[in-house]
Parts: sequence; C-alpha cells; structure tokens
Amino acid sequence: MATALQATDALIRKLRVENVLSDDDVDAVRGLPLELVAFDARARIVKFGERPSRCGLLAEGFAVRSKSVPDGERQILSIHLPGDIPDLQSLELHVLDHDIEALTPCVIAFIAHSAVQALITARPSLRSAFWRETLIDAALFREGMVNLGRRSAAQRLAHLLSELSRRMDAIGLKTNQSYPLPMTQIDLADAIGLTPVHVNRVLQALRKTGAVEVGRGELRLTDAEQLFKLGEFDPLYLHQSPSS
Amino acid sequence: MATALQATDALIRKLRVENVLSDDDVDAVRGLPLELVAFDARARIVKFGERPSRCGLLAEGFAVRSKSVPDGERQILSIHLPGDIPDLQSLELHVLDHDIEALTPCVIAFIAHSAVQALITARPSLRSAFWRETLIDAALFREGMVNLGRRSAAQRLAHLLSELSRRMDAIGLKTNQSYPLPMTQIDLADAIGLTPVHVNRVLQALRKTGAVEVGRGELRLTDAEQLFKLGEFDPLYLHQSPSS
DNA sequence: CGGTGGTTTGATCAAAATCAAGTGAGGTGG
DNA sequence: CCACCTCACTTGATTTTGATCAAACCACCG
Repeated sequence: MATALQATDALIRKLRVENVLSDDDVDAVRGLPLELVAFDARARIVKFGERPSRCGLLAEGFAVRSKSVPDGERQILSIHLPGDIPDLQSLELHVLDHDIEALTPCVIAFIAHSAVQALITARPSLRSAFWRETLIDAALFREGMVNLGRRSAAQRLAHLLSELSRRMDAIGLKTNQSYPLPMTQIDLADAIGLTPVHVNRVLQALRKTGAVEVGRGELRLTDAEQLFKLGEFDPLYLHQSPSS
Repeated sequence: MATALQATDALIRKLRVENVLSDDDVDAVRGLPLELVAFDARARIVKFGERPSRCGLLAEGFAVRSKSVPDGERQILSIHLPGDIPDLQSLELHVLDHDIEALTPCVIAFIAHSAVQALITARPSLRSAFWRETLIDAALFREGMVNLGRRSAAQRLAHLLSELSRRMDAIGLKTNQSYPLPMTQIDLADAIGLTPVHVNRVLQALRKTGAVEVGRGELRLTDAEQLFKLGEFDPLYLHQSPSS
C-alpha cells in the first residue's frame, strides 16, 4: 500500500502539470496530515448526498466520478488518476451531487477540510493551484458535453482514449505508447453514453483502423495521430501548462 | 441600457442565491470599476483561444457558452442569466476553451482581472463566493453530461426547461409561472444535442402533455410538477443555498 | 412586397438500442 | 485438480430513436 510520501508526491506531480510550484509550496504539501485508506475495486468512496468534512486524494489506483438516473443507468462524468482530488470541490460545495467509485483497488489519502484551508491560507499560490484544478475539472466536463452531444459513437470513444493518453502521459503513466486502461466495456459505455454492446462493436472497428490495440487492462497506441484525428482531439481544454 | 448600479445589483442578487454576503461584501462589490459594453443579439462576446484580461459580468440580457466541432456543429454548454460571470474562470485559466455569445441584446459589465483579484484578496468571503460560483458552474456541466448521455430527447428538453425555471425563479425573472425563453428551436437543439427538426416534434409532444406553453420568447409552466417529473429534475445540483 | 430566419410537416434513412444467445477466462469450492 | 460459476466480451437479428432530406408555411422587417 502507498505511503503518505507517495500520496503527496502524486499530488505534487499532478499539480505541477498545470501549475508552477515553489519549493516552499512543495514542502507545505508534504506537511499535510493524511489518513490513508484502502478501497476495493468497485467500492463506493463517497456517495451522492453526503457532506464530507475532508477531501480524498487519490494516491494509488483509478477511480470514476458518476451520477445515476432513477432507472439505474449510470453516467460516468470523469476518470481520475493518481494525484487527483476528485472531491476538492467539497471545500465549498457542501453536499455531494455525485458518487465517487473505485475502478481498481485504490488508496485514498484523506485530508481534513480544515487542513486544506490552513494550507491554502498560508500559501496563496497553492490556493490558486487548487482553484485552477477545479476549473480544469470543469473544462473536462465541458468537453464531455461536446463529446456526448455532438460526436458519433466512434468519435466519442476515440476522443475518450485520446484524452486519457494525454493525461496518463502527463503524470508518467504512459510508457512505450501504452497506458493502463482499467475499464470494462460497460464502464466505457457509461462514460460515452452508449450501450456496452455498441461499445464492443465500435471498439472492434477502432482496432481495425490500426490506431490502437486494447486488452488486458492496457491500451497501446499504434497510431496516436490517427486516434486523435478520429476523435477530433485538441488538447487545449486540458490546460496542461501553467500559462494556458 | 443598464447602469453600473444595475450591473452590480444583478451580481449581488445572483451571489446571494448561493452565498451569504455581509453588507461590507456588498459595498465592496458595488465599488468594482466596470466598463459597460452593449452587444447585439448573436454577437460573439469572447472567443475560443482568446486570453482575456478581464471578466464579463452579464448585466442585462441572456447569453450562452458554446463550443463548436470541426464540421461546424455547435454544443451549447450553459445558458447565462443576468448576474452571471460566464468567464470568471479566466482569472485562473488563461486561454479560453469556448465561445460566449449573446442570445439577446446584452450589456456586459467588464471588470479587469486586477480589480477582481484586489476584491477577493480584500474580502475572503467573496473569494469563497467566486470559487463557489465556478464550482456550481461545474455542477451544471455534470448534470448536462447526464442529460446528454443518459436521457431521451423528451427528458432532455423537460430537464433543460426545469433547470431554467429554477434559475430564473431564483433571480426573480419568473413571474406568474412564466419566464423568458429567448432561444430558438435551433438553440434548444444545440443545448440538448438534437436536431432542430426533432426538437420541434418533441416540443409539440411536450405541449400536448399540458405541462408547458411555449411561444413568443416566453415559457409558461402550466404543470411544473409534471415537467420536473418528465425531466427527472432534482435541483440538488444547483446548490441554491449557501449550506448546500 | 419580397426576403430572411424560424417553425412545421411528411417521407425516408441511419445510428444505436434492444433482445437473445453464445463464448471465454479467471476464481472458488468440492 | 477439476467442475462450475460469474462476469466480461462477442455475435446476430430486430427494433427504436432520432437524423436527414425536402418542402411548405409564417411572421416580422426593411
């Protein structure tokens, strides 16, 4: 299981994708009091309607944010990688309007709201960084709306895989043109608003283009350029540079 | 044309839907230096790729945030009412990843980033309020993803109209079970990911249920409960109360 | 009074959902 | 160690939803 140091390192690495951090900022983050908790795959980490008094930093593993409609169908809203704090918003938005669920076995480093408040009060640059993180989350939701509303099934899938490629790369989880993809076809369907059956067919078509190979929890990009083109992927909205 | 006082009053009223403001907060907001600019209906207020150095407070009229895909199709991401600051995020996210467009003739009160920074530095409660505003924006995008990904055409339309009803009501623009709806069927289609032709048919079906009357830029709720039910509308995600 | 942009209608088509049945791999208990 | 159970994946047939194509209609405006 991940240590507290690994947890803060993941956070720092993630923050540095999108923000400039000073050494003092890094030290301050390292000083955060954490409570590490392990979750099984598929466990519900936090639930719709709860009022958390702490934020959950994803230290190890992968998780999703999702919302369910009355008939039980699920929409996955975002996919979270190590270093993300999916419920950072709970600092200001007291009632949770969605669920967060482990995709794989996860380690969450919980940080009390009071500790986060103390941190960002002491270090304005981290306050900006955290605000920025939540704004980038929102930018991904916007792109998600475009994907769901205005792209075909094949484009949606290609776009999702393109986005993951960029994000995995940014935090060092893409090696050799491959990255972990711990999602079932059911999960993929819930992320791009399709049925699992249709995802299966679209995935086969995508494999046939030669752009990707998918299997055993891993995705291999055999022709990244083609994948990006198929998905109309333009990474501007990821704001993966402090000046953007 | 709206005055500076009307602009700040709209902002204060909007902020008070979701936040607790003290009298000092209100005075501080009233002291913001504004530059009022009128835009024609359909004018582009800010564009994808720009790097604004100021925020635009919607003082009068209605506007949408949208993003276009390469073939020219448009996805409307959010609808903005007086008091909203649609590009508040540009404080921390320097490059704009979408367009903001006037739906009706609009008056925008521009506020320099430096003035906003000064305001929120001086008044931490307003800093929280502004962060919270951007987080609520994000909550609406999430619900937008659910709508686009997991609801039928009829549900999507009913949900959109339900959401607008709540938001219009909160800022005092709903009277007599009616509120302004300055969107063409083309706009509605772009907001809920359908074609205009299909929106037309779904709208007719919705009228036939007796839940709403639509016409001449106005929507009248003849059976609000039914509309909410049709759209599976649960207002929790709007966070329209400082404690939520 | 003609143009323009929005709305409406009908006919046809395509994309994705649904229904129904397998297949296959990993994990568990007898 | 093997039988079987579960869950994911795959395939085919059919249906549904919403898109597309095409044409009118209508109101407002210059």
